[in-house]
Amino acid sequence: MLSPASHHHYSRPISNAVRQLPQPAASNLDDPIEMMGAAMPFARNAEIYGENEPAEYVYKVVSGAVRTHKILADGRRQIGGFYLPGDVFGLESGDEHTFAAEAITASKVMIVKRSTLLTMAARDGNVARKLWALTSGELRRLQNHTLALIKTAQERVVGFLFEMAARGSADNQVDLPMSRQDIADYLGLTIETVSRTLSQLQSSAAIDLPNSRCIVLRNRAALGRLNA
Amino acid sequence: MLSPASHHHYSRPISNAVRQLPQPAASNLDDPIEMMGAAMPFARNAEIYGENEPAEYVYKVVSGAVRTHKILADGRRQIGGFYLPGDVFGLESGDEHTFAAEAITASKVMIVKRSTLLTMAARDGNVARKLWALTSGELRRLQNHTLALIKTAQERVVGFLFEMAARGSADNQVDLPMSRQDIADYLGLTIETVSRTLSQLQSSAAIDLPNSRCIVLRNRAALGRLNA
DNA sequence: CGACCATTTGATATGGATCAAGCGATGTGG
DNA sequence: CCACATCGCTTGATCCATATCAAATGGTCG
Repeated sequence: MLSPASHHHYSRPISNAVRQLPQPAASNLDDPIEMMGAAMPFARNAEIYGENEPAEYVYKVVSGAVRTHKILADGRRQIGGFYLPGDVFGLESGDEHTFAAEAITASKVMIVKRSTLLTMAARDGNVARKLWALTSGELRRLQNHTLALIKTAQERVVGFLFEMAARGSADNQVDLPMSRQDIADYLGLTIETVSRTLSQLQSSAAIDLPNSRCIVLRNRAALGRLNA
Repeated sequence: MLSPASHHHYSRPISNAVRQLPQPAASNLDDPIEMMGAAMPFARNAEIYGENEPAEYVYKVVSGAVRTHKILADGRRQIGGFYLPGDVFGLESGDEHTFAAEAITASKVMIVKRSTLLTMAARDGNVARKLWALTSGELRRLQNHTLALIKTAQERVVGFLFEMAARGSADNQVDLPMSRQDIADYLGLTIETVSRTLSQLQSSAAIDLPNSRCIVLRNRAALGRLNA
C-alpha cells in the first residue's frame, strides 16, 4: 500500500481511441444514447478515453466489458467501476473525465457527443431526467463501493461476487471478463489476497472455481453470512 | 475492522426531524433550492433524515455542519460526507436515501420538496441542469473519497486537511466542526490512528494543533509530499 | 472540586501486504 | 507434435501498518 515506487506496472493501453465516428446506428428509441449513438469497436486493453481528457462524449457498452481507472503517482491503481453490456459510462461529471476508461475484452461501445445530449435534454425533459437518473445511479453505485472499501478482504470479495452475480444472466454462475489484478484494484486489495480469499471460499464449499475466470456460487447463505 | 460485535456504539440522534416546515424564505433567485426553501433548525446530533427513508426532500446547509452516514450490521460506521454552509445534500439518488444525515453542530438547513424541484426542472431547463450539476459534483467528490480510501493513513489524513482547508474561509487554518470519531469514520481509520497521525504531523512541524478542533497548516509543501 | 467525555499516548496483536516460489494454461517455433 | 517460453494465477513465509486493548491527560460543566 505504500511501497515507494517499485509497483507492478500497467502496460500502456494498446492504442488511443480513434475519434472518427462510423455510421450512426438507431435502435432503441426510448434511449437517447442508443438513438443518437455510433457503434465503435475497441480491442482488448485499448483506451477509450484518458484521465483528465475533456469529457466530450458519453458511452454505452454494447458488447464486451469496460473498466474505468485512475493511477496514482506511485503506481497504485484504483478501478472505479466495471461496465457490462447495457451500462452507460463516461458521464461522471462536468468538463473532464476523472477516470480513464479501457476495454477489458474486445468490445463494442456506443458513443454520443455530450453536447448532442445536452441539446436534446434542453428540449426534452425526459432526456434530461434520463441523464440525471444515470448520474444518480452511478452515484449510488459509488456509495456502495465506498462502503465496501471499509470492510474486510473477505467481505469485499463476497460483495463483489454478489454484485457480479446480480448483473450477469446466470443466477449462480459468474463469468468474469476481468483479471485478478483488475478485481484487486477494484477492491483495494492485492492480487494475492483476492486469490487466497477465493481459494478459502472454495475450500469452505461456499463457491466453486471451475477455472479462474468462472465462479459458481454454491452456498449463498454461507456467503451472505460472510458479507456483513 | 472486523471485531465481532463489541464496537464503540453511536448514541442515538437526539430526535427525529420534525417535518413541519416553517415559513418559506426567499433570497438567492438563481438557486432554486434557496428560492423555494424553508429554513429549519436542528440541534447538535439531531437526525435530519434516516437511512432508507424515502427521499422526499432536498437540503442545503445555511449554517452549522452536517454529516451523512451509514452503519453496518456490526456497528462499523462509514461517513459519506461532511456538508458546510452552502452545500446541498440529500439528492443522492432515486427513491430512498442510502445514507442518513445528522447535524454535527446546531445547524440551520433549507428544505425543499423534491417534487417541487422536479416540477420546476420540467419547466425550466436551468433548474434541471443545476440539479444535474449538483449530483455530478457529488459524484466527483465521492470518486475522490473512494481514491482516498486506498491510500495510507497519513495520506488520508493529509488529504482530509487539504479538503477542509480548501472549503474553509481562512487559508491555512482549519476549524473542525466534527469529532475525531467523525473524521476516523469518514477516512476509514480508527480514532487512535487519526489522533496519532495528527500528533506526528505536529511533531514534524507540518501542522500546529492549538486545540483539538483547530488545525493550522504550517508547511503545505511538506504536507503535499505526504499526500501522494 | 469532581464527574464526564473527548482526545492522546502506550503496548501488543493481526489482517493483509510484500517477497518469493511453484503451477497450469496458452501459444510459438523447431 | 512436442519442448519451452510466457503469462496469469495460486500458494507459502515473513513483515509491517493499522487495529485493538488499556491507561493517562485534558477540557467542560454541574
